[in-house]
Formats: sequence, C-alpha cells, structure tokens
Amino acid sequence: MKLHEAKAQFISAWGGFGSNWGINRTMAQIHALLLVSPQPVSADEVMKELNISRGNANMNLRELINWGLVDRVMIVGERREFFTAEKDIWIVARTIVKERKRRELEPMLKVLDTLSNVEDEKDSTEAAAFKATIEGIKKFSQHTNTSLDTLIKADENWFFGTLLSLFK
Amino acid sequence: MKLHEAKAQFISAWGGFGSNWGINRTMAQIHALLLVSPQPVSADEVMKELNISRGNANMNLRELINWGLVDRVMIVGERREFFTAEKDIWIVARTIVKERKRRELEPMLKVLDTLSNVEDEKDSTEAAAFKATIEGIKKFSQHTNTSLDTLIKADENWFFGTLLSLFK
DNA sequence: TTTTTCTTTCAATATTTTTTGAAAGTATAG
DNA sequence: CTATACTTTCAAAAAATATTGAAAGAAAAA
Repeated sequence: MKLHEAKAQFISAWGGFGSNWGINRTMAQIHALLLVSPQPVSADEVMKELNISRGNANMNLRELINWGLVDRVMIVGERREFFTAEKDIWIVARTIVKERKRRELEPMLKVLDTLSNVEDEKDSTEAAAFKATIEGIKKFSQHTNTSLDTLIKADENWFFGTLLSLFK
Repeated sequence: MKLHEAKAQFISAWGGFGSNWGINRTMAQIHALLLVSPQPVSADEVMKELNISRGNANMNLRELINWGLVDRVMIVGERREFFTAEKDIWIVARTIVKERKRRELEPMLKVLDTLSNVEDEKDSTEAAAFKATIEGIKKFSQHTNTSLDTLIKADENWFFGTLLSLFK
C-alpha cells in the first residue's frame, strides 16, 4: 500500500470511529490528518487535504484546540498559523478521558444526586424501586469517576505494564 | 421532588447522555424509561410516556433488543408484547462494552493491521513517522481490547472491590 | 373464515447537525 | 497610514438523521 493511500484510509477510519462516539466526522478527520502529519499543517492544507471549506476547517480546529488535542504553532518566517496534534496516543487517550469525564460524567453525577431526593409517596413500592435503580447507577458512576481519576494520574508504564498483568 | 418529576428528569438526562455517545436520544430515553419501570411496559405506554409515534417506538425498541439491553416479555392473559430492561447497571455496562468492542474496536484493529503494510518509499522519513504513529495506536488498541475482554469476564465484586483498591 | 388487535415497515416529512462562503475582523508589511 | 495576508464569524444552504403515520403483515379471537 502506498503512503498517501494509507493516510487516506486512516483518516477515513478515524472519522468513522469518531462519529460513532458523538464526535463530528470532520473534526475526527482533521485530528487524524494531524496525527499522521509529522510537520505542522496550515489551515489551507487541511482544507485542501479534506476538501472542506475555510469556515469548517477553522471551526473544527478551534474545537480540537478546546479539547486539548491540537496545538497552534508558529513557524519562524511564516505569517500563517500551523497546527499539530499530540502523537503519543496514551496522552491523547488521557486527554479525551479527562474532558469527557468533566463534560459528561460529572454533570450526570450531579443529576443523580438530586434524584436521590425523591419523596416517598403513599404507594412506596414504585418510589423504592426508582431509588434503588438510581442508587445503583450512582454507585457505579461514582466508582467509574474515581477509577478514571486514578487512570488520568497514572503513567504510561503503569497502563501498559502493570494494568494488563493485574487483569489476567 | 415527586416521583413522576424525578423519572422525567432521569429520562431527559439519560437521553442527553446517550446523544453525547452516538446513541440516538429517543433510544436512550426509552432505555431510561424501562430502567425506572419496575413492571414491563407496552409499546403504547412508551409512545404515550415519551410522546413519540408507534413507528419510532417500535424501531428503537428493536434496536435496544439488538444491543441486548432490552427484552421482550409476554404477560399471561395479555395479547400485547411488553418490554423490560436489565436493571443491574453492572450488567448493562458490560453489555454495552461488549457490543461496542465488537462493533467498533475490533474493526478498527483490522484497519490498523492493514495500514502497517504501507510501503517504504524513497523518502522514508514520512513513511517511518506514519508507521510509528500507527504502531502506537495499534499497540494501545490491542491493549485496550485485551483489558476489556478481561473486564467483560470479570464479576461485579471484582469491579467494585478489587479494581478500585488496585487503582489507589 | 372473517374480524379484531397488535406489530412492522418504509416513503414522506420534519428536525437537527454540519458545511459553506462571503463579510467582518485582525495583524503584519510596506 | 494603506494594502495585503490571513483568521474568524455566522446566516443561509445542504446534508444527515430521526420521526411520523398510514398501509401492509401477522397472529389470535370470534
């Protein structure tokens, strides 16, 4: 397989992967393009490579920067801005976990907390069942939250070394 | 907070949560409704409760059944079908992990494998950098795949007990 | 068999999400 | 300062996705 073909396939696969996970296809494709670009890439190159408009490129690059997955870099002697993505997939994964935890899991925990305060009504069977379900989800979510905190703090060796052996 | 209000909030939150994760809002809401319904629920109740059409209810219930998150149950003396969801959130989580692994992670691993076969070209720097990135992602994905297999086989006590203490 | 009750399907429609492109904004160069 | 090169914004358009509802299908009841 030729290099350019392999890159195209990777970009397409990463895009599809992203859209299964609530990330828009173009954003994931830009991320993929940057992942396989050793040198920083300009907005124009992104536009050309992925056949998208300037506005679209700009918007998704900004969003990737917000996620902490892409950095703006200046190249001496160049007026334009360039972009790079972190190549170490372990750092990438940690960044994503951290952000999703903050944006989604933590708000969910807040909601679950308020739902625990449901009144017991006359027919308490229904309310008790509801509470039990919510408590189960809450316990699970809190546990996941704590585990992810530890994972975020962990280093690569721990993940690639110890964790797997513990799992076996 | 009243029970019906709490249920509505939970359904809404679960729906929002789902749509952040590439699951359509209505499907997640139906799942939420079944999670907080101690008794099996008919298609008509789902339609009424969530204000959706018969076709929509049917389609999303079928999809939830495909995911293994919902079961059709027959009630003696009733002609209609009823639906229930697994209430144990640990089993729910395992089912989702299993399905997503099969539908997404495993196909991605196949793609990564074929991408490793990229030819070295004259200017080998670019190809080498590409290979290194892909290898990193592949190694990470394989590791995740193996870890998830173990997680799927694990039991609740292991998850709630041992895992957390290991993480600390 | 015919009727009734319920389920499934799917083309048409509605809604949501993404993308475009041109105008406005900003900074550097001349 | 003015021109030039580039970036950002956002209303409008396009594309993708979800939803409806009516018709067809299926199974049980009469």
